[in-house]
Amino acid sequence: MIDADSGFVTVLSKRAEAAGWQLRTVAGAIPAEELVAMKLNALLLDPAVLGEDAWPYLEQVCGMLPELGVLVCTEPAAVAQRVRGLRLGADDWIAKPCHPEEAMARIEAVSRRRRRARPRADVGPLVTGELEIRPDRFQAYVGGASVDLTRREFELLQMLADASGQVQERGAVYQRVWGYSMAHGDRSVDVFVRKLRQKLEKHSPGWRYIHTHFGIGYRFDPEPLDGGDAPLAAPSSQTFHKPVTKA
Amino acid sequence: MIDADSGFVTVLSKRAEAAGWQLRTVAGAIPAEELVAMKLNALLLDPAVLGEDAWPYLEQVCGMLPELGVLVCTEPAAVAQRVRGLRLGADDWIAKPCHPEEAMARIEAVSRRRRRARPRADVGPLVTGELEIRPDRFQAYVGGASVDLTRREFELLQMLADASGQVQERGAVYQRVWGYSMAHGDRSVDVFVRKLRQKLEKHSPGWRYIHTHFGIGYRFDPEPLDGGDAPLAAPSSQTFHKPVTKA
DNA sequence: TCAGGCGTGAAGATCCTGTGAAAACCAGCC
DNA sequence: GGCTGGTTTTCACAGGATCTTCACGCCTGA
Repeated sequence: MIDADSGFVTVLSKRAEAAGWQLRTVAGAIPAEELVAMKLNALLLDPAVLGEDAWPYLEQVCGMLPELGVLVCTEPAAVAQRVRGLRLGADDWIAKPCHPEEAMARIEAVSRRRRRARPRADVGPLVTGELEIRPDRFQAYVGGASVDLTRREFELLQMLADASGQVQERGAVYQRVWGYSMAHGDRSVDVFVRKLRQKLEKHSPGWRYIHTHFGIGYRFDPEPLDGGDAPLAAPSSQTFHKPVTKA
Repeated sequence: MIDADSGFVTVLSKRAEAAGWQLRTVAGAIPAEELVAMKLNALLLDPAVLGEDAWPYLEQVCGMLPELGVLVCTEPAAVAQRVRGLRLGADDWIAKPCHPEEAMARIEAVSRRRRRARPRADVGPLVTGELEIRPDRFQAYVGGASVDLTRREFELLQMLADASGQVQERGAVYQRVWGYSMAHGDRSVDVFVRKLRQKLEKHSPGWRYIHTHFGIGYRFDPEPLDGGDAPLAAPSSQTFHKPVTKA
């Protein structure tokens, strides 16, 4: 929440916390890079606190974080202003004074689709090929042995495996793993795919997990290499979530 | 657009059409099943025209079409009403009277978010002739075997198949697949049609998929070649979307 | 029959990906 | 603060895959 109106801020904070939301309030601009690191659901912004810089800031934030829900909440403004804000990428424009309950409902509405679109079955380990991906440990295992992935490597693997069987475009991969839009010419995804492949092959030779789609991106789809073993009849191998069990 | 306020409807319709949008206006409820078939981006609804049934209708529509952007646009209502509507699944709540430009900007904002939420699970595979076109893999298959199309080839095929049965002019094809206008004398489309035909014939001989219309363009329309097999009675073969099923 | 549209094959330009390695960054520790 | 080991980002290059362009000849429709 970027706002300087202390009355509104305190009221809304109180309600939001009561509802179990996590929020942070500041009275100035936050560099877009920091916003990325915060992994927010939504951003409530009063352009008044940024003055002149509000428009470019809004545009920059919406451009870099297309997944972030952005709501502008400010003193009543002309139609042209509101339209401009919305066209720049804002998801909603609320006029103050505004009932906190409505603000919350609108924040929810903006965040809703995103959450519904990806109902992360977070906790359950994912077993696929010889791999076992355990989100609870930020690590993957082959036959009980850790594959020793770094954080980014793991997140990349998890993201690809979540969309098992589907080709993921580079931009989309970057968007989800790194959190913001990929700059033109960035090769990070390729480099990490290589690292992943190396580690996976080292621990699980005899399987291919990540396939390249030229000009598009990558697809996670475990396939046994026919090195003597009879290949499976099914074209695409089994991938399933273990039931979540509590110790 | 479900609304009975003729003034608002005509003004907004005019603007929307000027902007190249397609829209349909009715003054009563449309069964949710029909809404599904209409493949809308967004729905603008004035609950006033539905009276008592507005709330359950809103809930039903939002429940059945989680991908549809829903905006409520009605006479000023109490905060409780607005909050209720938003919590029921509406994406935005606009108070009349409302500037048509703002309404359009808000519809855009909602559609934008909707497109972002689900970039790829958009369309199920398309089955036609012996072909299965799978957008999730950027690839086409015949009897489970990949036709091994490149990106452009696939996009061309998809574009033609989407307009199955209709003749597409070269310029239009180029515009949609390449993304910009075709320069005079450019033969790219022809070349790619040839490549496509080669690959399709190799994997699915006995069928013709792409037909040439001299001086105009191409038409996608799968036909079995009568090479001994009895030709189908129907002049145009079946083309349908598989239901989207998750393993 | 004729002019222009279309199919074809192939060469060259262009773009994309895999790869190795250096540089930048970071967190914990002395 | 300065170091150290590990991680991430950036860079340049080489080999391929893909796309574009061109010239030639057959075909279409008038």
